[in-house]
Amino acid sequence: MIDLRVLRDAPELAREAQRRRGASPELVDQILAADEARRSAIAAFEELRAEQKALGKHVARAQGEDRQELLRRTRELATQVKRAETTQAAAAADVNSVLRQLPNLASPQAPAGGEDDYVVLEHVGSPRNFNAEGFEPLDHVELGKRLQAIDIERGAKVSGARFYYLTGVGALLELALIQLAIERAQAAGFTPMIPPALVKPRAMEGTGFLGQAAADVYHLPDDDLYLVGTSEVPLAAYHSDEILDASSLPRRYAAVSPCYRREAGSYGKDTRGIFRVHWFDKVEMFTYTTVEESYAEHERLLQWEKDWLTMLELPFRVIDTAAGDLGLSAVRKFDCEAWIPTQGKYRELTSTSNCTDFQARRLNIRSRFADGAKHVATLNGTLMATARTIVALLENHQQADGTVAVPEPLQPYLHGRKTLDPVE
RNA sequence: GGAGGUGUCGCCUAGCCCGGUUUAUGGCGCCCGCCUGCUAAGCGGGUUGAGGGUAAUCCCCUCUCGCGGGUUCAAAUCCCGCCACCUCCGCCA
Repeated sequence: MIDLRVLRDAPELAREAQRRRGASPELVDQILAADEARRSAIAAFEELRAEQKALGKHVARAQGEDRQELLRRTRELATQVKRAETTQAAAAADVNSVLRQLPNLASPQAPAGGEDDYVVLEHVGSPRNFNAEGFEPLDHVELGKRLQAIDIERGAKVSGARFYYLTGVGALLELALIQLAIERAQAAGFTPMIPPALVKPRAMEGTGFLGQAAADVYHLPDDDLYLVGTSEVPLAAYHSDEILDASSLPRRYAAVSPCYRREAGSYGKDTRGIFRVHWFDKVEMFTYTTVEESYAEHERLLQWEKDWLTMLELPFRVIDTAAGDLGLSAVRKFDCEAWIPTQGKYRELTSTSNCTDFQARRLNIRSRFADGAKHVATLNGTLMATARTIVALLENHQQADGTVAVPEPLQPYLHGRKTLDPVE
């Protein structure tokens, strides 16, 4: 949610941000008109209410005929006050409903345009040349079968398309990755968390996932609960309606949680394997800080993501996502895309967004500073999303003899195993 | 799932039975000042948040006692619904 005062003071800034996203600048003017109506409704109500309160005090003291006369006046006033209050509440709800549709103001640094208008910031490492090594790389589905690490057929049998079982060494690999990721995060100052994966509408709405992304969210109508697509949701809502001690900022949390995504609208895409699935587990970084500090924190989150992929010896590139591809809450987003040999492409493994005070405004999260209470900034970043990380690891580290090399930092978490071996 | 209890401005707390001088009391903490060899103590003042009038850190007004309704001229206070927590019972990994 954007500060109404910002919109009033600099509407052109907001219109421009909308254009960069390829979204409607007229929405800004709709909001301003609704705000105008709201303010005049408030003024009308408050004037009547003040009069009512003043007369009410006289009633308390008045006697006899004076009292009867006053009561006649106040009774009439009461119906007027009630009506004005209803009008005012409706006007406020109007503003709220249009204001909530407005996404965060895309950063001027974010490239304008849509999904394909990203800017590549850098490459780290380089893809292996399997030809030169004299063998054809297998994809993760085949590797997963040979290692008996991934069972896709039975995933589909039990739960349907885009589900899978991690089995044997595959299950151990996920646990090892989670363990390593959490330890790295803790070393970087993050508090480890295991949050609930089911949340109330407020948390979903507050993080911006019930807007354009609503179709991708699982909902349990009997209980009016949502399955989270990322632990960003319970981590952001964690401090909702709180005033955080300024000296406690930045607060950094790293959560491990399952993530559920309907993948609506991605029907033909990535149907093979476990690259795009309805459920996966993830270690997510989340920071509460000041808006001023958020830009530097965003760079730090990106750096931790890069360090992680580098540690796993995965070749990757970093892109600066275009404004039109930002989530509702974000002003800027960086993705780390790892090289997937059998796809011959870089694919998103991690993503970090700066939401400035957009989510904090919706979730009412503030901090007290010298110049008063202000909304904090929230940022999120993937540290490790299991399914995709496993895809990248298997494919990039496979060897001619059919084994998969385990990156050294991960070995202690796999009982010292240096390779994952095919099961005969 | 059932019964009972609790929910007040950072924390604790008074007020609720019996609606109106409540501008929600007091303490702790915090901030400013005074006093003071230093520290502590003491003294005085300030301290919920949001919104509107305003360009405004002055001032005025409205809202805010878990949330939402209702009754009333008037609701922290009375009534209804909901939520959370606590105690007990039931069920359960």
